[in-house]
Amino acid sequence: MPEKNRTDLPRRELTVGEVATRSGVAVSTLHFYEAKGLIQSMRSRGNQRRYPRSVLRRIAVIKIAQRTGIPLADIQKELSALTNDRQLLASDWEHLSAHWKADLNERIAKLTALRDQLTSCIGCGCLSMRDCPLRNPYDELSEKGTGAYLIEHAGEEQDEAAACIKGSPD
Amino acid sequence: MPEKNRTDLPRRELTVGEVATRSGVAVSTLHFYEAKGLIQSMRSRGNQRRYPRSVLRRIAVIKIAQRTGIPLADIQKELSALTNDRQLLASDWEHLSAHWKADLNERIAKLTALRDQLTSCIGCGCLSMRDCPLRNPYDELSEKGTGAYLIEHAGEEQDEAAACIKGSPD
DNA sequence: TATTGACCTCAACTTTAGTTGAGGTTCTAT
DNA sequence: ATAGAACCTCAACTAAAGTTGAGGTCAATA
Repeated sequence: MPEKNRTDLPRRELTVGEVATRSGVAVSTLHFYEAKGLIQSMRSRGNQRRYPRSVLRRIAVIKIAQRTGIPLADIQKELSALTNDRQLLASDWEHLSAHWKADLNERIAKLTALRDQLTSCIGCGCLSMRDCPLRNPYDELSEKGTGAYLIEHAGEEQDEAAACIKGSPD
Repeated sequence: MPEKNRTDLPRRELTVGEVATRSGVAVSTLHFYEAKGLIQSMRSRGNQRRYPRSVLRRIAVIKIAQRTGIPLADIQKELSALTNDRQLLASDWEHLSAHWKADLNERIAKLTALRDQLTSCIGCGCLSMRDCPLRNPYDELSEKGTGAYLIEHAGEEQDEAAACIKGSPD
């Protein structure tokens, strides 16, 4: 097994494979993150990636941010201030995590509001464009995801999509 | 303006453009939904799409489901039982919305748990693979998104990514 | 030293949810 | 009858977050 005990000094730099198994992300993902500027590497004479151990924490932070729903591009922006293999300090973490927590709270609030609307609309089902709180969400624009921008923001042209299900069938 | 008053019978079938403005989705999206089997259309002699008004409710339901985070493919599956232009009944809506609400609740619960972990970890920042609740989430596999399956589920190989930020710098 | 696992780059492919455009047809009001 | 808006199909493109594969190099161990 060529993998174990490669000049086993206590704290060497890590190879990409070591980082992969230790952080739980694929090697290809590490390449990808590097291409996106989320992590950096030094190179050995033979052009192989070498990482300081601090990269493990950086990856941990990236994965947590991702779990909260932050896109990689945004994570990159926030992390880019913390250049290169600079150790992430407690203050960095505090700053980032507080920010992401606020973000997460917002997302939770939105989903909760939606859930509550859903609850009150289950028994109704009118889905009226004019009257149903499930339609015409106030945050329609802010909730947009990939490529989901309003094309023909028809606004007032939108009519009552359907009368109440229990009422006049459409 | 050729668009207004085209043989303005009270409840004709709708053209794709009419459906677009009335439902607030782009014509191209309607084509796309049709290709994906989410909606159907009849055709005029000249091969143009014609929709029963009930399609408006169907689209409303699709958009609500999307807001809760259900992928289109899943929406399609659930909607496919409700064939063609069959009117969505109150019972259908009740069934679907209850299901989606449960789904939404689950997502909210997950995010809330994450938020709470984040809260308790902001002051700590250890991010220890062994000890930090933010690492090794129990639902790691269930939370997977596009292509995010565990490649080398390294389990016990994963080591302590980093000691506590406040403690020994890595 | 030779083998072999680990590594390298670069390009192409995947999925989701659509959008954009080219080239051509239909509809309907004038 | 005709202009022009609206419609048609099909292919290609976008974005995010990666994965996969081909073809070639490095490095550590037997």
